[in-house]
Amino acid sequence: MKRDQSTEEKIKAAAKKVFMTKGFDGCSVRDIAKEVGSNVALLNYYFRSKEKLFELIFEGAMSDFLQSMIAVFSSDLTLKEKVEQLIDKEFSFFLEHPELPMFILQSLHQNKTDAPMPSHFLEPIANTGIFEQFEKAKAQGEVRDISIRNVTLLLMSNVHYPFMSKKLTMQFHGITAEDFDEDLKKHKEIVKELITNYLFISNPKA
Amino acid sequence: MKRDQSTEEKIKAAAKKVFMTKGFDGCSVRDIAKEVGSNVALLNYYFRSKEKLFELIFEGAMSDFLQSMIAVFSSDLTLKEKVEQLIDKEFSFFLEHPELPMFILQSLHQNKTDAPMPSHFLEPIANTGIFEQFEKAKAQGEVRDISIRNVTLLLMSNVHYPFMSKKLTMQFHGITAEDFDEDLKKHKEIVKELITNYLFISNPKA
DNA sequence: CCAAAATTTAAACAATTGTTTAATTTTTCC
DNA sequence: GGAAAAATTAAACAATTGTTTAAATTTTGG
Repeated sequence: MKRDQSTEEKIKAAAKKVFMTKGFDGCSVRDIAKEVGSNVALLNYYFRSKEKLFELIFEGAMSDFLQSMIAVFSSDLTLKEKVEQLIDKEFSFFLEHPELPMFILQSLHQNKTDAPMPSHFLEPIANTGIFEQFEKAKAQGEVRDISIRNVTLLLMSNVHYPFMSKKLTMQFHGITAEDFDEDLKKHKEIVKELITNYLFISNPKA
Repeated sequence: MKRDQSTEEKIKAAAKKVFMTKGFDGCSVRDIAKEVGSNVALLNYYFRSKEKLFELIFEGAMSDFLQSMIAVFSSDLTLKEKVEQLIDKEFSFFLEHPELPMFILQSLHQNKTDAPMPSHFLEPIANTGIFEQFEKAKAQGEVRDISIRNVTLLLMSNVHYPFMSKKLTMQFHGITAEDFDEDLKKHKEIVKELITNYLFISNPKA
């Protein structure tokens, strides 16, 4: 019989916190149990194993990671507006979840998850029609001749990397975390202008 | 008395390979010993501990990581030429060491090294006079009004991230490693044009 | 050639790992 | 209220962790 749901949720929250900051290999199940204020047997009682628990956390993180895109893409804005909104929304989102890009890329890099990205993550994005909108804009000369894959890489580079590079950048320039956060704000506007200037042709043919 | 140097070097090479791909937490000293074809006691005989060995590998990696900049900066090219050359050189370099950006950022992110970046890494860069060259170009209206820190972040984002995102991008677009490597080549040219277009003002005042 | 030094090895160390067992407590529900 | 179910705990499990010890081997230098 079902009981207070909060224990399972508390474990998930603790696991998310610990996995996100230390990584799968960087923590023990006892670290997570301590964060919960309980013991290790309870973790396996609810989630069977460290790996299973991680899979769960990772899938949730990946979902969050891609979620912010979908809302923007499925609106009925122009392509340029969508790009600008995407950059805005992603920066806002990652300001609240700054560890997410590193967690996702690191976990994938070290094959901490074997499964390919489930289609339920990707289909919603494809279903927004964003790819068709882009191809159309390209055909009409509004947008530079560039593949959607390269556009994606451009956007991800400029949106994800700043949040992954905090420690490196702070050390590199000898600045504080506060300095860096200031830079980040400015950087959002720079990236917006940088990318829209590049992608969108100012005087379209048609 | 000194003897065949190759053992120490073989251990370092093996450690570099294993640490780079699996990370500090993701491997055991026995993984490294197996890669060497020896046993764990030998590792500690030469390097005292896993941590000490890692510090050594990390410092070497950081040195490589920053090295490619210095050669370009200390040449006597124009700023625009330097930026273009930097992007070219970094892409070439990371094509041969694609795991390096992830290794550096990941290690810093998880505080696998406590020491701040030693000045012998940073001083050579400052000594090239690149910062002064940039400020001068800015004052003369050749370059957009943007801080050097934001420029650095732009460059690093667009040069490092592509190599860190291979797995994510492959899964996201459902493409092969060969497809991705093709994209990378195209991406280098895109990044070059993207950044120079943005930074350098086409019709300088002076 | 041979002792001393340096290198390499196998084995053991205590601590920590993920997981399981079995007992105990708490909740559920008639 | 009390038996059944669910939740929680402490303890133990074997395996793996980083490190050390001590013995064996190889190299060095007179």
